Amino acid sequence: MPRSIEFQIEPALVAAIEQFRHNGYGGTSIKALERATGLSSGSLYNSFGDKDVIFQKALTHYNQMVVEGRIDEHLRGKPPIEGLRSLFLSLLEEPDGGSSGCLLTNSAIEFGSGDSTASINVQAGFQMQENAFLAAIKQLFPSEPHVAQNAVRMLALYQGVLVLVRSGYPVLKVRDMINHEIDRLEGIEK
Amino acid sequence: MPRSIEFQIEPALVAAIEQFRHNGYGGTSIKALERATGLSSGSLYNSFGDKDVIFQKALTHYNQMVVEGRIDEHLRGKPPIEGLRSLFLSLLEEPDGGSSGCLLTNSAIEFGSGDSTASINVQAGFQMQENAFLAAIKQLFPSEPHVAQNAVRMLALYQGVLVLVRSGYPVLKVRDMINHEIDRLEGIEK
DNA sequence: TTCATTCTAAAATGGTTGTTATAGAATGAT
DNA sequence: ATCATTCTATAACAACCATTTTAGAATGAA
Repeated sequence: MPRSIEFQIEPALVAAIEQFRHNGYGGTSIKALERATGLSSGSLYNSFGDKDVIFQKALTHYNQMVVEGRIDEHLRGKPPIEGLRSLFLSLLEEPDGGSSGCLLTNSAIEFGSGDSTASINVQAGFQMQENAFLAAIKQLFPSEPHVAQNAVRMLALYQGVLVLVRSGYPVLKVRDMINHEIDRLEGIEK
Repeated sequence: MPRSIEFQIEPALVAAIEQFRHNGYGGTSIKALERATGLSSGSLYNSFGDKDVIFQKALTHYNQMVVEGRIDEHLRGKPPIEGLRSLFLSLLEEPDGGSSGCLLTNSAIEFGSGDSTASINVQAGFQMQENAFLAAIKQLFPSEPHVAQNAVRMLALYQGVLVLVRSGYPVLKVRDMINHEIDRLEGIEK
């Protein structure tokens, strides 16, 4: 029987995600991944694959854990208005104070619309977010005829907030905007 | 007297902008800039400076010509509703069919909120856009108390559209969303 | 022990990077 | 013609890149 694996896959993947989120795919070297994960390049190549594979696994894991997890946390089984509010506001809280932004948004910009594996993952992430907004709006306005357009609008607003946050735009102004936007949504509902 | 400069600065800058827009700063090599501009690296270093300087000049020129130019074209001296509509819709038309996105948006993501010269230029560009939205909203709703929040909302929506376009998200859905959003604005105005 | 496997560390590979230096031809004014 | 300058082309540079290979130590079951 072989020697058993010592390190944990998941923590290494999370560390890789942090690196890619902060420096992008092109800006992250294997050496940086060694430092971030605590693994040697040999282990990285053995248990993940080359840099591309590492990145795709990281992005996929990010979609499942962070993107979908965030939606579940704020929207699943909660009143849609306050769910949407806390969902949008949660984008403003980055634990370390820095602004690494969202790996999904950052990858959308870095890879563009090429036929790469990355853009497929990006489209999947966007689709998850759009579906979540679609469900929330349907629940909020059962008789609204323009559900689709509203969902796309929220998706664009969501991604725009992530761009502003990443760029260092004042969080205070974004927070005010979000609260005002949700208040307006609440007003229409009433 | 020295030999006079043969090439034109501006076309070279425009070619560099196209490169940076499509491949980012990190993804653009000096060799790529030589090909794009038709200049040798010697000429590039002599008349512009190193890669950083080339990029800053490109981004500054992009802010003046494209970002500010687009605002002027659609918003200056025109009815604000249709101005905003054509401004947003103009983001969907990329001449070559590809989707290089916006150099401002792409740079915001690539450089983040560091204290680099790039992020200063990015903030300046965002400020120009926010001011333009501010003016349009003031003109549209002279008695609206939440002008600032509305301007930030439009800025976020604008940047979000640019993310979606860059990622290859269906242009048709974005167009529908924009038209619906402007129609709604028109409804409030009446 | 034996042996397949999993790790680390180091070296080597072949390529690309940004930048500087060099040499030579072209230009334009004195 | 002289001379400073502006171009092109090429070479050199040191640094870094992703990846493969090597060697050696650790592990765990047969």
